[in-house]
Amino acid sequence: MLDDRKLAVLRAIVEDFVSTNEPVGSKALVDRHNLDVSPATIRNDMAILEEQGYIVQPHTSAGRIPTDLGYRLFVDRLSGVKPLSAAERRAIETFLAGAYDLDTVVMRTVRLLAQLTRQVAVVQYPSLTRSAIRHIELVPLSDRRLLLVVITDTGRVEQRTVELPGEIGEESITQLRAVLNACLDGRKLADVASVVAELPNRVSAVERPNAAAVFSVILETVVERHEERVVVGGAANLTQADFSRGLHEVLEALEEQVVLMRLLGESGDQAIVTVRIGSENEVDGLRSTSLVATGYGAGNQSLARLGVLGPTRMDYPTAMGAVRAVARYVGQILAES
Amino acid sequence: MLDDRKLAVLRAIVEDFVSTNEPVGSKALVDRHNLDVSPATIRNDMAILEEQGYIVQPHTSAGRIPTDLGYRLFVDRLSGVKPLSAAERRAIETFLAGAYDLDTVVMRTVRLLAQLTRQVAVVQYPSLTRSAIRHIELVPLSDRRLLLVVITDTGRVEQRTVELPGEIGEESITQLRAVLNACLDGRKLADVASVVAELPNRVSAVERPNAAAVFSVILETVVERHEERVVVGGAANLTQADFSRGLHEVLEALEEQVVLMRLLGESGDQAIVTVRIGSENEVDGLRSTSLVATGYGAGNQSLARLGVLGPTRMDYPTAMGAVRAVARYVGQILAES
DNA sequence: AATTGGCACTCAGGGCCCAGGAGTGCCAAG
DNA sequence: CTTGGCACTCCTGGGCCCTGAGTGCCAATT
Repeated sequence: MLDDRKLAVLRAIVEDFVSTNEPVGSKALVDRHNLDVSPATIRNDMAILEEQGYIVQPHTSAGRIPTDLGYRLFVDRLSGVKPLSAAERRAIETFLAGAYDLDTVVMRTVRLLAQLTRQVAVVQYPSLTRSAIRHIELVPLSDRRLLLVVITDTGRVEQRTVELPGEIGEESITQLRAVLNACLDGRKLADVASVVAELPNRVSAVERPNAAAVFSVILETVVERHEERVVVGGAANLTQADFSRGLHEVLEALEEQVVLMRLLGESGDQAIVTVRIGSENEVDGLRSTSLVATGYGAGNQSLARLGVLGPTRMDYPTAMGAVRAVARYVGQILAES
Repeated sequence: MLDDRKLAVLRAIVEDFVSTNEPVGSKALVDRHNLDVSPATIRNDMAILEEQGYIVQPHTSAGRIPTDLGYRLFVDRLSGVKPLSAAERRAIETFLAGAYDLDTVVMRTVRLLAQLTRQVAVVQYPSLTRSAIRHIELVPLSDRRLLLVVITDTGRVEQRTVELPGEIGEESITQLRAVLNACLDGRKLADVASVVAELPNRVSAVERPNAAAVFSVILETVVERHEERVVVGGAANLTQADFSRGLHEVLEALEEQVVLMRLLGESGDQAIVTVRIGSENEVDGLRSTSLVATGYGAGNQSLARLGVLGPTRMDYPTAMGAVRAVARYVGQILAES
C-alpha cells in the first residue's frame, strides 16, 4: 500500500522537518533530495500519506509535518541507529573514566547524555531488587536509635535510621550485626523477605523487640522501597525546542519522580533501545515529547533504564545511537566495580 | 533626601509591580493605595525616585518599574519578613515529619520551599567539614578493592571505593578498621587531616602501602571534597515569570553545581536571611534573578545554606518568611537525629 | 495507470497605518 | 509644596492589504 517512493518521501519529510523545524513542501523536497520526479508527483504521494495519517498540514496551503504515526513508521522501518563518531566515542570514554562510586557514575552519565544529544537526559538508579547484599552495618546513633547501612554488590549504599522500642547495648548490636551478615550476605534482595521472616528465631527473646524493629526497616529498605530515583539533566535544552506553552507542563512532569518512573516503566524492560513517540506516552504533560530509552546494567543484565527525552521532532537515529552507546559503556563500568 | 511619602510611593510601586507585573503609573497608585495627594504630586516624587535610580520607565510614557536598587531599598528599609500563615506552618510540619535520613530531609525541603514560594528552591547539603565522624566502615569488595563508608554525626554517609596496591586479608581489614575508628571517631572533619598524618605509624610496616591508600582516600573524601551538592527544585516555576529569552540562560546556570555553590557562597554565611538582588549576583546567567537565602543546620550552627531563586520581581517579604521558617524547622529536625 | 505541467485558490505572516489610551513633564495658580 | 490643566509621547491592538509558498485538481502526455 505504500510503495518505495512514498516511504522515501516520508523519510525525506521527517529528516527535513527535524533539521529545519519548518513544514516541508513538495518543491523544497525535490530540490534537497534527489528524487527524479516532479513536485506534482510528490504532491500526489503526500496526499496519500496524509490520508493514511502519517503527515498533516498545520494550515491549508502550508507544507506537511509528520504525525506521531509518521515518526513511528520512520523509526520502525526507515531509519537505523546512527553510530557515534570516533570523537563522540572518545568523549564518552574520557567522561566516564575514573568514576568511583555509583553516584558519580549516574551523575556523569546524565550530563554526558544531555550533552551528546542536546536533549533532556533521564537515568534511573540501578534497581535494588535484582542485586545482592554485600554487607550490612549497624551504627549506634544514640541508645534508642541505630543507623542501618546496606551495601549491595552494585555499589549502592542505602541508609536508614531505626527507632528502637527499647535501649540497646554495644554487645547486642554486635550480636545482631553478626546474625544479619551471616544470614543475608550474598542474598539477592528479592529473596531477602523470606529470609528475614525466619530471623526472629535466631535472636534471644529479650532482644527480639529491638531486632524486630531493625528487621522491618530492612524490609522497607530493600523490598517496599520501589521508589527508585530517576535523575534528570539538561533541562535547559528544552528551551530550544518550542513547546509553545507546554514547556511548563513538561518541566513539571520532569520534577515528579513518580511520573518519570511510570514513563520509563512503560517503555518495557529490554536491553534494546525502544522509542515512545508523543501520544504513545500515557503520561500527562509528556504527550508531546518522545522518549528514547534502553535498559542497562552490569554485564548484560538490565537493572535499570536510561534515555533521552525531547520533542517528537527529534533526531531519532542519533539519539538512539547515543543512548545505546552510553548504556553499553555504563554497563561495562558497573561490571568492573 | 527621601521623605516618608517618597518611600511610601516606592513601596507602593514595588508592591503593585510585584503583584500585577505591569509598570505602575501615578493614577493607578493613588487609586489603589490611599495616599491623600493628587497624581501630579506622585509624579513629582516619581521623578525624584527615578533621578536617584530607584525606578525606571521601560518606555517614555509608560509607568515605572523598580530597579535592582529600588528593590534593595525596599528590602532593607520598607518591608519586613512576612510570617507564615497557620496553614503554611502546618504544611511544613506535616511535610517534613517522619523524614528519616538526610537525603529525604533535603529532598522534601526542596519540594516544600518550591511549593511554598512558587519559586525555584535551592538547598545545599550540610557541609562535611563542620561535622564530626561517627563511624568508619571498611567492606571488602574484592581482594584488591575496598568500599570505604564514612558516617558523620549529621547523618551523612559518604562512600568511596579504594583501589589497593596489594592484596589484603580479612584480618588486616579488621585491624585497620579498629585503628581508624579508635583514632577518628568523634573527630571534627576539619581536624581529620592532621590526625591521618600520624596514622601510618600505627600500622605494621607490611600493611603500610594498603593503609596509605585508604588514608589518602579518606583525606580526599573529607577534606578535598569541597564540592558539596546543591539540590534544585521547582524549575517549572520559572516559566511563569517571563524571562523572555533569558530562561535558557537561567536553566543552564541551575544545572551547574559550581555556579550554584558560588551563588550561595556569595550570600554570606550567617543564620539570618539575606537577599541578593539581580545584578548583585556576580554569576553569569543569574543577573536577572534574586536569591533569598539563609544558613541552616542542627541547632544554631549554620552548616549549609538554603533559599529560593526567582525573578527580581519577587514577593520578598513572603519569600523571606518561608525561607526563615523552613530553615528553622529543618534545623530542628537535624538536631533531633 | 502513473507522471507531469498548468492554473486557480488559500491562507499565514509581515508591513503599514491609524486610533485609543495610559502615562508623562511642565507650568501657572492656589 | 501641592494641584489641575494641557500638550506630548509612544505602546498596543486592530484592521487591511499584499506577497509568496504551497496546495488540489485537471487535462495532457508517456
